[in-house]
Amino acid sequence: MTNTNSLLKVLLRSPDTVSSKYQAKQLHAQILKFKPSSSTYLSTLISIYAKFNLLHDSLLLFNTLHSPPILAYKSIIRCYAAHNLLVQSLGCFVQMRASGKCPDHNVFPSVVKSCALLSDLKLGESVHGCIIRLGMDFDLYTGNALLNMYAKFQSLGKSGSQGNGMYKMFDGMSERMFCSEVSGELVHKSEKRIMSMDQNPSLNKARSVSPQINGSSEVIDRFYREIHDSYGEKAERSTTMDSVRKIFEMMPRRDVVSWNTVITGNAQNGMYEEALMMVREMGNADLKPDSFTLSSVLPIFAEYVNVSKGKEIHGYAIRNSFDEDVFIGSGLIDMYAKCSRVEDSLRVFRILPQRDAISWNSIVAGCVQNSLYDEGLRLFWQMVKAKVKPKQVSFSSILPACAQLTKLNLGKQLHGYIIRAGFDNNLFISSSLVDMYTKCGNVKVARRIFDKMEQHDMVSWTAIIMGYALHGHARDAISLFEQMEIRGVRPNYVVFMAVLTACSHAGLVDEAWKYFNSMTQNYGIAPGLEHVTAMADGLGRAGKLDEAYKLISSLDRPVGSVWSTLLAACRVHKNIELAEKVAKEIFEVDPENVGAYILLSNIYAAARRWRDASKLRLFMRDKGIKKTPACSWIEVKNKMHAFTSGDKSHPNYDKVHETLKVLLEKMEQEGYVPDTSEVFHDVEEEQKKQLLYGHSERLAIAFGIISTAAGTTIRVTKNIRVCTDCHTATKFISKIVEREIILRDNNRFHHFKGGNCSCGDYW
DNA sequence: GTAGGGTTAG
Repeated sequence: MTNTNSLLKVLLRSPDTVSSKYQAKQLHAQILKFKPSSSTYLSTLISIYAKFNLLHDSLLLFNTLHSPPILAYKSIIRCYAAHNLLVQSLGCFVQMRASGKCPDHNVFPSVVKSCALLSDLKLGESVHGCIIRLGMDFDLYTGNALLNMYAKFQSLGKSGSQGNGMYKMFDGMSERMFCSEVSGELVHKSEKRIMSMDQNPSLNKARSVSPQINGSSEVIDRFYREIHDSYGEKAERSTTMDSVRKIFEMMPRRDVVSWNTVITGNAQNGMYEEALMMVREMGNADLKPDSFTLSSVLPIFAEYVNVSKGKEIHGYAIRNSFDEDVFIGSGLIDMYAKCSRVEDSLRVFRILPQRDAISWNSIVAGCVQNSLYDEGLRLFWQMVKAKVKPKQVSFSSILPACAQLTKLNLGKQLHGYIIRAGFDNNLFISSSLVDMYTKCGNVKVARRIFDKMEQHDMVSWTAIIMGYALHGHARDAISLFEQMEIRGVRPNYVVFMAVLTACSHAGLVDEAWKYFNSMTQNYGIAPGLEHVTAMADGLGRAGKLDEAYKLISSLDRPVGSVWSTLLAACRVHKNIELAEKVAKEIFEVDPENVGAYILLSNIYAAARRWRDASKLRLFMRDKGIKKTPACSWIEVKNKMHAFTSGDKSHPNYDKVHETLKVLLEKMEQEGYVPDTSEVFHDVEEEQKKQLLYGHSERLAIAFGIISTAAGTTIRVTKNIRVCTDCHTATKFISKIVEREIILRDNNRFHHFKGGNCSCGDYW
């Protein structure tokens, strides 16, 4: 019995030797047997339970103590925080203060962290006050926690009751003097804020833990008013990062964590140069950047699109064996992707020894951002297969891939998952859904999602306005744009592209000019290439070719793509003279512009100038300039079927061919006359018809007709603009087969129904 | 006590 008793003492004197939950329980039994009333023993046991994160056991024991010693409180506070029960953790801290116990330095890091995680600036400042009064601000760990807290508040855009951190509050004022003002009171005034839980509804929950705690909110309010009145003016001029800097400078000792915390704070608040300067300064302080430093710095080079600096970091990481770190891995993947070096992202991803949800998301997002949609989708499924649960970000990364590839079925499946997971109130995801549904041809559903959203930001407005624009619903787009202005949302660069696109697709030239001018006049946004392109497009379609020419010429350095818009208009309005002039401009800045060669040769062909057309073709062949092959695709039963013009490789080709033959007969009965004017080849009429007949969009539509149930909508996507004859043909087809056919080309949507197209033949 | 991934764009 004596032996057991002394063993007990040894164990309790060196609690670190207790190495398992089982041993802790054994120890518990021994205490109950020999020293049931020793609060010292019991609180040591609580600390052991807390060390193993056994919150329940610690609490049961804690509640048996009448006056828990400080060690018991500290253990519970830390254990709550470890379980992310921040309010409870803070509640326990309040209870400890109320019981008159003086906290020691190792409680504060977790208390400060809880304030940071709760984004409760007022509470954090109060805790800071308490720390200063107790002289704990010289503790390294506490100081680091404070740095982190204020840096987080800064990135949340929080400015406190004083407009800045606690140090500012004490700035220029003798700390001692301030404390003596409140001497004689049991606790410092600012601490009363912590004790008064009336103002913080989340803290009221903590009452269940500490029911005996109460405080007067009136006193606290007065306290804050006083502080605010005397320091408010100064406060407005400074930021929370100033407090971070100040704390940092006042720390008697700084370690890598201190440096990293401030560097990260600067990096996340857009103060890139300060962050980079501090990395250099770190060396002077004899501290080497570690994996934390690097992963805070990598996003800066991603933002700066500076791949050579990013590579330097990569090299440093390899030399110091940080390259296998998951954080560095995802940072590198993201950096390379943002620098358009997605191949390097993939390489980094492939050799990562460990992958977590974020590494997966980084690579998926990286692929999608660099237009590798299929690869992005493949990796997304691989991630799911690897049993990594998709998070909210995963969906906002992958939905644009569905949108681009017109994968409506997949998009719907993901939408279902999003709803089940309760992610549908996420602003990023909702905007992606709006975009995905419009790009897959379903504006109505997109609008329903948009209307259901609790709040709209610039991106969601842009997504829906652009959606209407692409479907030719200019009036809806404009009305939404006006609603947005009324709601006080300031239009930006992108949304003007959307509204100008809407006007141009519907031929609303006057409205287009109105918005174009209002950009500079009302919002101070200089029109960019994209806006001029949209304007020129609208003017060109409306036949105002000279006006468009003048507008483009007014640009400093018009690029090929702006001129191409006008060249397309020249084709529609059969203006060869201007077309040649425009083409010359294009070839001067962009001699390899494939689209321009094709357009010009089509223009020559339409004018039956075969010699000029073939001269261009020969020139292209000599130069090795290849035409982008036309391709159309359709999703049937979750599978994509792609067709190129004249393509006979599809397993159902015979049936497709047969269907087209039957359709052609019916179409001709209805009055369809093939428009062969744009077939550039100098061949016989009959052969031209054959060429038209094999156009990729027709193959895809025919396949849609035979492989889907009668009456269902057919959705086809084409990589380049739909040709004039196919447009006419599809109108006939929609009437004959009594189907709605939605054709998306690289420019806009066409909804064919009952022999008509939503674009009103204006495109 | 410190770190990484997201939406709109002819």
